[in-house]
Amino acid sequence: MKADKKVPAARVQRKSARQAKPLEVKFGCLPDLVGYNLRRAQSAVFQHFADTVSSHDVSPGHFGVLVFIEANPGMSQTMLAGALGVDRSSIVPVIDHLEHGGLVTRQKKPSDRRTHELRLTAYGESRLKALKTSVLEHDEEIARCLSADEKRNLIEALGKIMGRLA
Amino acid sequence: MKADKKVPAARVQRKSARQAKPLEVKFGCLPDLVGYNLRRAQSAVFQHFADTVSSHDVSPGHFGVLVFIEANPGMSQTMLAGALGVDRSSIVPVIDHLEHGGLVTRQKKPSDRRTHELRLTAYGESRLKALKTSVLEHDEEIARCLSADEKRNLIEALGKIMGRLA
DNA sequence: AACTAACAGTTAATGTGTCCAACAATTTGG
DNA sequence: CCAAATTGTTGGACACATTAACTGTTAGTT
Repeated sequence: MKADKKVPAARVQRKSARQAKPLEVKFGCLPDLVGYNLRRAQSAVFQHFADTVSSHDVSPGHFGVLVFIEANPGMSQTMLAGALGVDRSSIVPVIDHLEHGGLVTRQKKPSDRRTHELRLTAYGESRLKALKTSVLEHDEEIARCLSADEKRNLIEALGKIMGRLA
Repeated sequence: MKADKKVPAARVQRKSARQAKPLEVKFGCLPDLVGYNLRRAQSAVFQHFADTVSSHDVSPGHFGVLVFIEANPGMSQTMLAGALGVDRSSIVPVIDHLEHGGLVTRQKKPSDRRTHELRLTAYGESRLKALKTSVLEHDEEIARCLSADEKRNLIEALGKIMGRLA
């Protein structure tokens, strides 16, 4: 088994961040850069996720993994890593955590005993269902200031960018 | 002083990431979420920055700090932290690094000897100028698949999101 | 069949970024 | 004039991602 990791609670990033008054700060060329705005927006969204969804011990990454496993039952860890664009080894502790929490099972594939088939448990499925509601609400909340068109365009533009660099 | 940190080269994130073939993976509800797309796009852009700009020992964060200091000469570290939305203590090693590299100076403010006034050195200014060229090129590159309108709308939408959550 | 190469998962070490709590020096306010 | 607040700093903790190496397992070659 593994040492317990003391339930990390998916804390992600703190909100308080002792900081000075906004004051009048000039931002130079930063606001014109796609990368800068992307970084700030992502950080803010991350933050909002942590403040709303993460109460149930789930990080954005965990959520993504759960959705992937649900959508691709029996997928291997390497496949999962590929889908997420991270290294194989980064997946291990994540699955450890989810398995430990009773949401996911690792199961040796009979036809190839090297690979582990990942599946949601019944508990994992019901958990994910509730989680989806929460995440969806969070996601609608962060995009509340956008019209349906703007939101669609935003997702499309982001898709183009990452498709281009993939 | 500080231990040298052995020139971290702002490496950020590796590109190789041993991963399986893309295969046919279903993405579930993920592609419909603003948060997910934001995360992936940001990661891709980060990656591109690392591959192109970071050759000169500068991370996106470092660049942002330099621009802020240039745009607000004499600003304090706490102010900088506030502008960046991070904790005061997170700024210290960044300034350490930049100061050590001869780009930035810390200077005790005469009227309040608690605070450090941050300024670019002459070298820092010329360095930043070159850096800006590189970053601008990088930023245009990642948005090359977007029309001018799309790019503007993207930045605007991101601004709305982070403004809303600020 | 035996050997080698490739592959899945895991571990350990390392780097980086972030936070929080606590501290010294300094300023401010009652 | 002393208590409270503020600035920068340090140290400890944790999340997250990478690389390199190691163990099984499978597949391909001779």
